[in-house]
Amino acid sequence: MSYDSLIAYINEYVSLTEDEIDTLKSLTRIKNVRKRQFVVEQGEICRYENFVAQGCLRCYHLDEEGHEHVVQFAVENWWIADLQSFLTQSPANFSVDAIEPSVLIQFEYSDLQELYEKIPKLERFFRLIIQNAYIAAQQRIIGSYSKDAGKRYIEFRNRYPDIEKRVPQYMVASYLGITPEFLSKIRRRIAGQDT
Amino acid sequence: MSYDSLIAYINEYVSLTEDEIDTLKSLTRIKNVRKRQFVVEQGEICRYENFVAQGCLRCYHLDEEGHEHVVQFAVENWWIADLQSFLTQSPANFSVDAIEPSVLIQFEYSDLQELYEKIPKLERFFRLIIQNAYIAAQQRIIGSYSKDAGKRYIEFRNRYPDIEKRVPQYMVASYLGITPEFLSKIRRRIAGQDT
DNA sequence: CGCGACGTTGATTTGCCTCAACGATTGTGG
DNA sequence: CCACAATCGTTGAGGCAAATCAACGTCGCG
Repeated sequence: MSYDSLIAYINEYVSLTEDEIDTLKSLTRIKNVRKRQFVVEQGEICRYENFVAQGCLRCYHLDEEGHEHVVQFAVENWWIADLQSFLTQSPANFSVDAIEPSVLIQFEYSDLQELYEKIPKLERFFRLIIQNAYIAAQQRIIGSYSKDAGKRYIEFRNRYPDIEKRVPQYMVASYLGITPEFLSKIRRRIAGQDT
Repeated sequence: MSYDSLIAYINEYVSLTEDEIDTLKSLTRIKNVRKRQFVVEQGEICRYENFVAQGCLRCYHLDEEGHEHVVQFAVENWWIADLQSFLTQSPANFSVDAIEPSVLIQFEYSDLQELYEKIPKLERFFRLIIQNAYIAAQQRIIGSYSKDAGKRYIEFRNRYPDIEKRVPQYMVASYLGITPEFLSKIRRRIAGQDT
């Protein structure tokens, strides 16, 4: 069932006993969301850290001028939340919503603290998860400053071929930090001479 | 001495016994670096996570065209390293060097693992450190996509007034993702009408 | 003193945005 | 099941933010 992928995922980092798996299950829950449904809403408190068992979601920021800026996509085996909001239990700067109908495994804040006590290994596990998220964020910063839109698009394509097919183009544009119109022009240019 | 600020800093998150402090000292070291000296060099493996006891440093990436992109500054009580390289012990994507003569407390990778074993609390501590770094990185991504250079500069100024005075202007420009010439023009514009 | 590093200024160019219009596709209610 | 609206991608004209290039002033320092 839905927990299988999470267990397998965790086992890549730390190994869990049967008892620990039971504890884990008892302190998390499965959540189904439909397309376009909010998982986190900007301005509200982010209650859960979410593991994607199935589906596709996005995390984005709505700025003062009403423009959306996608900061992250997530498909199977990724995590998604507004970490700042979740960790500090303060209002979120980002919204998270589903691009496809999705299945999530949710960790509530207080239950996660309890999990840390009962299964200290998870402390390490989540440190590793956050490390990876941090590293990815650093890469994005560099990319956004040192490469033009065309290069960023090609890189995105190569790195997330699976994601590009699952999300509308205007969200990819938003992720790349450009307008949909301009992405369209980039695509034309690339198609004209391949790759 | 130099450890005082580190101990005080750690104690804000988790409290250490005298014994633990001794262990900590025995598994880290103090390093003095002079102005312009490398702490991490792009292409090499980042051997240490560094706590800044005194001084000012920068972390930057050198792209294929030879342009520098500053991703982070660090002054007293900040951490600086190429985390990706440090954590995976693989070649660094960034260089770190000193803008002022500085005093660092260095954590070597294998010693840090030993510290985790001897003082499990530190596992939590470093998780929190990385969380904060991650959150800051997220904010930078948003800013870089949703604000123009003038706004980013004013924000930088307000957030790090202490840092702006300690680093040359062209590095601030690099941090903001613009050319030194353009930053100069922004400054003129702002000076003309204050704020 | 003279050189090199740093900041400034102006002229020109360019990457990307805005706005507006138009197909294609999807979906929804009658 | 069709009609109409809404959503999404494309295309072109024009505009602006920021880059590039080149020249010059200033300051600290060997």
